[in-house]
Formats: sequence, structure tokens, C-alpha cells
Amino acid sequence: MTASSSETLLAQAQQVCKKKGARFTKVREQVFLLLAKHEGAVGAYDLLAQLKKIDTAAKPATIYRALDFLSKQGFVHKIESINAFVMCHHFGDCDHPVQLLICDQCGHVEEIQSNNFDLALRSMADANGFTIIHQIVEAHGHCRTCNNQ
Amino acid sequence: MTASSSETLLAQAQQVCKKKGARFTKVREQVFLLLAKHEGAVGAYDLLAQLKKIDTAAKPATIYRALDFLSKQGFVHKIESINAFVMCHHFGDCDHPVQLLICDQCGHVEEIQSNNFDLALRSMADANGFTIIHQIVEAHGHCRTCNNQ
DNA sequence: TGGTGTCGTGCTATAGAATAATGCTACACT
DNA sequence: AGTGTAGCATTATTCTATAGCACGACACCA
Repeated sequence: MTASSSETLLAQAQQVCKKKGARFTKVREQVFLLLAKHEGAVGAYDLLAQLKKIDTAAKPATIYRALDFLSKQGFVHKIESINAFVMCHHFGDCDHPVQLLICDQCGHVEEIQSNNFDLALRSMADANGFTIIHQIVEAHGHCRTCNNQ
Repeated sequence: MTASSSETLLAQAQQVCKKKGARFTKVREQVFLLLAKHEGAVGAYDLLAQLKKIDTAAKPATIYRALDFLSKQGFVHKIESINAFVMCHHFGDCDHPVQLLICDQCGHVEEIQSNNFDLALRSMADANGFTIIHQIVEAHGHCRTCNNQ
């Protein structure tokens, strides 16, 4: 993730927030940028360490609140299986359910979208009388690059 | 989960271990039984508290090692999104990928199986040159019972 | 029957992840 | 300027998970 493209992302995010009337405060922007600049997933405390470099007063709650906000806006996703966070590059129209491919070798995270997949899961749930509110789909394995080595 | 059916499960698990030459030790059995008797998901430290009643020397590592073993045998599944563990009732033939429906209201966990679903995920991964080793599919929402209330 | 290696365990400590509770502050709206 | 909501700082604490090391049990083979 280059600096310029993270600036672009930031601008987009600012637009989205403005439209929704959400307050994109300084801390939230800082955390957003840290995530945008970071290739792949980052742990909350890693982020905290980075944030502390520019804001010495930062504490765990600082990070978690920011991440909470960013998640709600759909800017970042939490990866439950590794307790880490990753920037979402499709936001704006980002209510979509998320499916993640996580490379255990290089740490790369690929976000994919499949309505079919979502439908399949929902219909299975339906058959059980179950109503889905939130779904977590995370596949671990080896990415293309690592496969070819 | 009644006592008798957990005994039945235990017997089945013992069979499986014998066949594979895996050592189903006392600690592992105790944890297995605790899980079998527990309806729904349990946290590791909850389990630890229960285990301590029959084995005062038990420590976190005791539980985690046992859970690790039981997971590898396919007897229990970890629910990544809530950091908890749940007994699998299909073992024996339990190499199957797991899909879980987790009721956020009553805590009930339903395990479902769909080869189609698995195939859909794999083909999507394939399209990205990604090889899946392990998959996590967890849907949160409301179960049939809670929906009808 | 004793030697040897592997696997399991006990134990201590510590790392890592997340939230609770409280009171203060900044900002938007009127 | 007044008021309410949302955000924030701070401290402490809870919950989750693993590292590292020494000891013991057991299987296997000679």
C-alpha cells in the first residue's frame, strides 16, 4: 500500500463519513492511515505501538474505539481467527458480507465477494430456521504467490 | 446433553483413538466429558474452573493442551468468533469442513454440513490461485426457537 | 529387563486481546 | 450562550493463550 493510495482511500472515507454524518476524528484518521499503509492484517496492539509514535498518550481503549468505529463504517474488517484487522478496499458500497482468504505463509489477506456464496449460506440457515445477522467466512491456506515457490 | 449420551460419545471417541493409536489420557477424557455434558459452547477458562473441581492442580495449559488434542481428533471445534469450544457430534467421519450457526440470544450452536458449500468456497479460492487448508464458517443470528418467541 | 525416544504433563511466568467504569471534553444544534 | 450527545483519557482489570523447562509415563526394541 503506497502512501498516495492510502491518501486516496482516506479521502474516500472522509466522503463516506460526511455523507452519513459520522465524525471522522483525528484519532480515527490516524488509525485509518496506519491500517491503510499496512499491507495485510495487523493486531490491535501492533497498531497501538505504531499509534504511540505519533500520539504518546494512546492506550488500548483508544485503538479499540477507533477500530470499532472503522468496522461499523465498513472501512476495516476484523479477522476473528487471528485476532487482527485489515483494511477493506471496497467501502462505500460495503455492506456486503465478507469472505477472506488468509495466507498462513506470507500473511496476505485477500477479500472476495460472492453473492452466490452468501445465498448458499442463507438458504442453509433458512432450512434450519436460523436467521443470519452476521457471518464470518475465513479460509486459511496458501496464496498464489506462495504456491508458486 | 444427558450423562448417558456423553458416556456413549466417550466410548465412541475411545474407539476412534484406539484405531488411530492416539493416547486418550485421563486429562483428555475429563475435558472431553466436561464438553460433552455442556450444552452449547464453553470458554477455556470456564472449562478450567470445572476441571479444577476434579483436578485441583489444573492450569490453563492443561486445558489448552487437552483442547488442542481433542480438536486434532475432530472431537471438538473451536468457535473463533467467540473464543469458545463446542463438542462435535459427528466424529469418526469428521474430517468434514465445519459450518456453525451460533444463536446470539440463547447461545445454542448448530453444526451443519454442506459439501456444496465447501465446493463453492474452494472454487472461489481456486479462481484466486489460493489453496485452502482450513476454513472457518460461522454465522451469528437467531435460532428457530428464539425466532419464534 | 533395561535402554531410548517420544509424547504427555506440571508448573511458573508472561504475552496478548479486550472491556469496564468514571469523569472530562469537544462539537453540533438550537 | 446553553444543552445534549458522542467521543475521549485514564486506570484497572478480566479474559484468552502460549512459552519454556523439567519431570514422568509409556511404547518399542534390543
